[in-house]
Amino acid sequence: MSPPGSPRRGAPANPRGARLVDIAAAAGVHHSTVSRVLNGDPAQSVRPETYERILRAARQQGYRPNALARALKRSRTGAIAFVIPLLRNPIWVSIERGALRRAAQRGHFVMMIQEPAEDPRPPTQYRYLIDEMRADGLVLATALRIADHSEGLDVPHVYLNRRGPQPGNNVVMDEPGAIQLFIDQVAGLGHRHVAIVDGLPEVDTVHRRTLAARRICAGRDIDLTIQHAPPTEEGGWDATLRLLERDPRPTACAVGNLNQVFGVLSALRHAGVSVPGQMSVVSFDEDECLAYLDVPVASVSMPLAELGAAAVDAIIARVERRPATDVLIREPMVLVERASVAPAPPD
Amino acid sequence: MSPPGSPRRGAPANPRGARLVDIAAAAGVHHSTVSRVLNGDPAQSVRPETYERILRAARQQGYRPNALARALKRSRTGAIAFVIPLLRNPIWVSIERGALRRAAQRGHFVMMIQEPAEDPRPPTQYRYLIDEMRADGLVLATALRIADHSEGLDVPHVYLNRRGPQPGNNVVMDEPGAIQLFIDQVAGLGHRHVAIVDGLPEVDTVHRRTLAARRICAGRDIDLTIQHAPPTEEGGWDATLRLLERDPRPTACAVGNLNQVFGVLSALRHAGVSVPGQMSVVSFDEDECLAYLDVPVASVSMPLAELGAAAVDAIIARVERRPATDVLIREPMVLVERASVAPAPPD
DNA sequence: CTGTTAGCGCTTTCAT
DNA sequence: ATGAAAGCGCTAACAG
Repeated sequence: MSPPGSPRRGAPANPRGARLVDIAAAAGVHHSTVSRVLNGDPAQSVRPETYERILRAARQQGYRPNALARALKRSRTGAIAFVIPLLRNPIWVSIERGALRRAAQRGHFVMMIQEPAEDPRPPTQYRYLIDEMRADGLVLATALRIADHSEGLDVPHVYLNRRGPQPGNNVVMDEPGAIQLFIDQVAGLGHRHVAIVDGLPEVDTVHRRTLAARRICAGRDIDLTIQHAPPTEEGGWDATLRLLERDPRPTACAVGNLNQVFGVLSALRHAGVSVPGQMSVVSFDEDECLAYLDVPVASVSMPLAELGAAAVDAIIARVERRPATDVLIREPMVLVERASVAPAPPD
Repeated sequence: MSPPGSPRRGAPANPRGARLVDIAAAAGVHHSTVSRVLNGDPAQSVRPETYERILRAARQQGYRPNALARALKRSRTGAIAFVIPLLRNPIWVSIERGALRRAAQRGHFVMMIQEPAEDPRPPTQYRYLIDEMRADGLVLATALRIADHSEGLDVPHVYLNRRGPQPGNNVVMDEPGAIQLFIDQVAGLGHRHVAIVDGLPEVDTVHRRTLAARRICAGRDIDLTIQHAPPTEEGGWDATLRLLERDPRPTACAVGNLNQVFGVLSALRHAGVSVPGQMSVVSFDEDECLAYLDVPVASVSMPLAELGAAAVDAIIARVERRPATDVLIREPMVLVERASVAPAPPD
């Protein structure tokens, strides 16, 4: 009846797409039968002919199940909500890419809930997504410091790249390993006075990195300076100025964040400190732009896509009430060598 | 009954939060009454005492309406889906920020659907979000060229920062104005050979910019070179190398994209072309990092937050079946002056 | 002023 | 092998 070339027009005029009853009518069966067939009910026994008729009708009408109605019935939405800070930092792109791939493989729908930097909220503020049944579980990478929300969350959730108040819901990378990689490299090049410019100490990744750095340097008799600052260009600039006042002055510096890297380089340039001659620089965020800078900047490249994928696996496990366990991403990190690292200058 | 300090425990053991009937039971009324009260039904006339009891019960149980059930009944989800390319380019951060603010003001829920760059889809592929009733409307900023999907979409949607096949659903900025700003400035500084490095010509913003540039330069007797390349560091590098082969060589260059800026600067440096001595450079994406580069790079700062907000207004209008009209963002653009721009060198 | 009722589109148990 | 019926949690028209 419907003109060819207008695939969705066969259905009765529903503002939204065709419903189960529409395709049931078209196939001349009850809608519950259609449901069984379309969901591949294993206990089904349908006459092949009926089966065909149903499938054909569904395809022809471009049927898509109403996710709302299904979720209401099943009390499961099939959606997971990622709560992610809205930042310029490109690491989130890699994390999200990994998460989206994995979620698609596992038949889950991902919605990103971006948190504006000017309005950070404690993780508990996001349980409304579960209460309103917009999602089955939460992947939390909110900006707010863990200390601010130690109350615990009684909905399915995992923390991404940070640790929550209780163990079992945390998916993190091997930050100590990353620090180790950095220190091994510069120590091997003879550096004895080493610095880290990083974000605020309340941020869990920062906390773990600096803790590890202190431990490693203490065991190796390396003089370590740590400067915390906001994760922005300006923060990097300020931290660097403070760094340069130290005596003896560090000769190698790791930077926790791509935005800070720009500030660090700029401050060094203005202070007349040459890179890598007087200061080696390594970024903890890898990004293509680093290779194109004035002095190309080395980095520690972390398994970010794996992190995102693992968070998806973990939250699905939580939603399905499988036992809670922390996850440490074991994929290898890579030191991306570029011109910003050189042997320590002679004293 | 419930111990103090466990606010959500008063409700009967629902895995999800309290339902309307739960708070109806607590208040000793019918759940439809609760619905009316909580939704502030204007035609209501409820005894103040009952009113109070209901509100108290709802607050105490931390009631949140089940968005699914509500949406199913109202055939409206209150959600809008933003389909946004998953890129490192920070302009999306500003756009999303503006969109989120406006949506919150207007009581709408925003979900970001990120499109991985390696898997671009035509806009029509996203109508499933409407069919499945996950959202009421689509804000589309997909990567794919318009030509690939000229079929038209019969669900509520607007295109963000690009134009779709039909008029009426497009929310865009004044790209010709941005180009004008650039050309006015460099022409005023005596530049007669001007270049643009930009993304691929199929991208609508690029198309509009280059068209405007050609028109303006023709009218002013300015020699214009346009180089298209992928919106990456490498793309910027390649385009610049091609640019430098031109004779006479351009002395001012606009760059369409922050990632390309890094490639452009790097290529100029390697070719021994000084900035701004031999080449003035202006970015069409403003970002804080530009101020911290080797040579700080000037930019045209666009009203991105306004763009995001306007898209929210437009899609809500579409969802409410108000007439479709294209939107051109009229907020002023600003030329952010930095050291990368200087008078044209003498011939 | 408040309760009853029907139904949004779907899944699932129970009949037949 | 398939249909009937109940119900997920909510809203809205209609009673009373």
